[in-house]
Amino acid sequence: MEKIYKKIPLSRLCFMVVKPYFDILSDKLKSYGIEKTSSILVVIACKKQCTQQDIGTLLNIDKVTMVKLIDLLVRKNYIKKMQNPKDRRENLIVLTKKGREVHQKIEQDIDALNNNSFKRLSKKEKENFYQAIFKIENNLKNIITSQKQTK
Amino acid sequence: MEKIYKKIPLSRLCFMVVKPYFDILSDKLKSYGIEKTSSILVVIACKKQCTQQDIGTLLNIDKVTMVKLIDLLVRKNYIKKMQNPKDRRENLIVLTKKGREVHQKIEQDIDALNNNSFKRLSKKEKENFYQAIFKIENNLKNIITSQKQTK
DNA sequence: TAATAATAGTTTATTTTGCTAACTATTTAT
DNA sequence: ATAAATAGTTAGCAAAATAAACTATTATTA
Repeated sequence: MEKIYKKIPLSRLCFMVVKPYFDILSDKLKSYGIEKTSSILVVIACKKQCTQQDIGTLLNIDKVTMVKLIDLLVRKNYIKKMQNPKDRRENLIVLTKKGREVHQKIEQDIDALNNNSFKRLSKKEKENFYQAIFKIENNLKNIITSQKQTK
Repeated sequence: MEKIYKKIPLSRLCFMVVKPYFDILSDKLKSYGIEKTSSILVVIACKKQCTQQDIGTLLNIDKVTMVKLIDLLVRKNYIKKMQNPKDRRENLIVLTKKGREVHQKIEQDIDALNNNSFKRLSKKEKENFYQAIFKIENNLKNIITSQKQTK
């Protein structure tokens, strides 16, 4: 069984974590209406102040999609956009009071589900997993970069 | 930076591997027209004989989607469907000659990209990563199962 | 054994996404 | 001063996921 998994694309293997995790989390968060945007809310909360581009770069979300997701959060009154006076092309995204409250709650939900996902993994194994993801992500970025250069 | 990643949903984190990997592989495989179906082809090749349901269960793909993907591979003349005489509801899926040839080639492409993805990871780290994925996948399945029971 | 459940696969339709291209406004580079 | 680049936006299309209803067949059970 596991031998098959080593032969299939890594994308498909990882997707087998992505899909069920997303379904479970969506169910937990549906009362907030932020199934698709919880990651964005977390980033905004962590960074205090950031542009749509910053978030998109960090989460690997293109700017067109970002507009829609940000608008959704604005409509929910969880965030607000403020033009950056130092570069008026940019919107600085900040949490509203309501946004901070919701973030507190969903952070706990996410943390709980992350912990449940890592059940039966030691601290070391968990750490190794994260490091592996970062390294793989980086290797793939390098491949894409080198492909663009040859074109 | 990495601290943020531990706060965002694991689904989003893993998706940051899924997306670039899929893009790179799609580019490699586009001449075969099997960007979306390479995993299925690998499973069929590994299992020799299997039903659409078997493949769907293994790869976590629902049966409606399976019909479309299988049809695509049939149209490409990479596989054929044969009614199982022992249970005539089932289609046994087998590779055609052309399918076997294509599988040989894409298996190499996938293997090469997998290896490139694991660059700078030791054998042990790579093994740990796979085990982690399996465990996480299993934990999530258990959560979904227990949720269904309470409903 | 007749009626009922369940299963494998299919079709259709609806909704949701993801991407592309073209655009404004603004800033940076030459 | 002009051109190029960047942040964000809009519109529209094509691909995708999802759900519901269906056929054919097999398994269950009363």
